[in-house]
Amino acid sequence: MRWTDIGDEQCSIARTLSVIGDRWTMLVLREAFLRTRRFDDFQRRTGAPRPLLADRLKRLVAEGILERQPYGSRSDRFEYRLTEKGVDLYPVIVSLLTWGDRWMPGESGPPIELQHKACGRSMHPELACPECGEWVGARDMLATASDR
Amino acid sequence: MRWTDIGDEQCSIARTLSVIGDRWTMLVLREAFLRTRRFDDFQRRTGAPRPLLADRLKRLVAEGILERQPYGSRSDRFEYRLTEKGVDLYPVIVSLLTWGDRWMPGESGPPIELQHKACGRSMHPELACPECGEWVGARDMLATASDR
DNA sequence: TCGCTTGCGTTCTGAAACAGAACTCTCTAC
DNA sequence: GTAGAGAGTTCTGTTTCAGAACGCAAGCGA
Repeated sequence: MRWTDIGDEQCSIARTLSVIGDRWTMLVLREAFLRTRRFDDFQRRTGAPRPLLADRLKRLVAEGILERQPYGSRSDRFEYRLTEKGVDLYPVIVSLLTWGDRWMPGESGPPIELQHKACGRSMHPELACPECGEWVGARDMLATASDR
Repeated sequence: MRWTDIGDEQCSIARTLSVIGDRWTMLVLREAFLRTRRFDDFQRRTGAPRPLLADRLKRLVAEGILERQPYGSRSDRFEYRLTEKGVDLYPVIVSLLTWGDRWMPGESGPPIELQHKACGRSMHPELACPECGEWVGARDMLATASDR
């Protein structure tokens, strides 16, 4: 069984995890959202072993989450940028951050701060219903799996 | 280096991943939100090997994300339920589901459906700013890491 | 009473993935 | 011509994993 073969393939959560459900991949995405773009910067900031980083970047590019683009004047230098598909992973990363800040706070306060450009406030985004606009938590929702 | 030692410990995202950043753990949480409570049901529905499932449940209990409670008349039967800390992981699981439904749709439509109890509509929750109420995406936010 | 089943794990073994250091290769700058 | 930066690849011992088998206690039916 491969690393990326997880669960039943029927579930969107399992399919998502088959692409990004790895500790280093998640940290790479964190860095991508913090505007890191180059191999060595990803390596230094995530602490991932170089062979694993190379593999994870390759996978993310293959999945269309990152784009590998030449930069500068040399033909053998590339940078990695989030695609639209990648940018759309924002809620996943933010949710991890929010939960960590709440339940596993570090000693010196949160090292990543989020500010809403429109209103200028620092905050953690929360989930709301796009239909009626109300805030929603787990208890406000009814989840139904079709296979049981 | 241990499985749960990831990154620098300085980052809330890394700390969160050190607890739940594992493919099987995430699937266990998915099931917990779908009201699965017993060992064999977790095993059957996630497909996780039994030894790994035992280990992951143990960790989640140790971290206070699940509670292990006796049920029925026998003293050696336990069920696993989300604590408040566990319930608060809802945005993480929902975000994975939402992204998967959008970018990696299955053939027969989404097998997990979310319905908002209050308004009755089926939808995927989205992120909004708790201060001003506006919807937010990655581009509406400014993320600053204090260490760079 | 004797087997059968259910539920919840643990043990065991070969296979896969990982960690960390070292190495390669190509340009550029001095 | 040599030093250094950038982007990976190779190599090797360690850890984790997958999957099947086993253990064990209680209830159940004949």
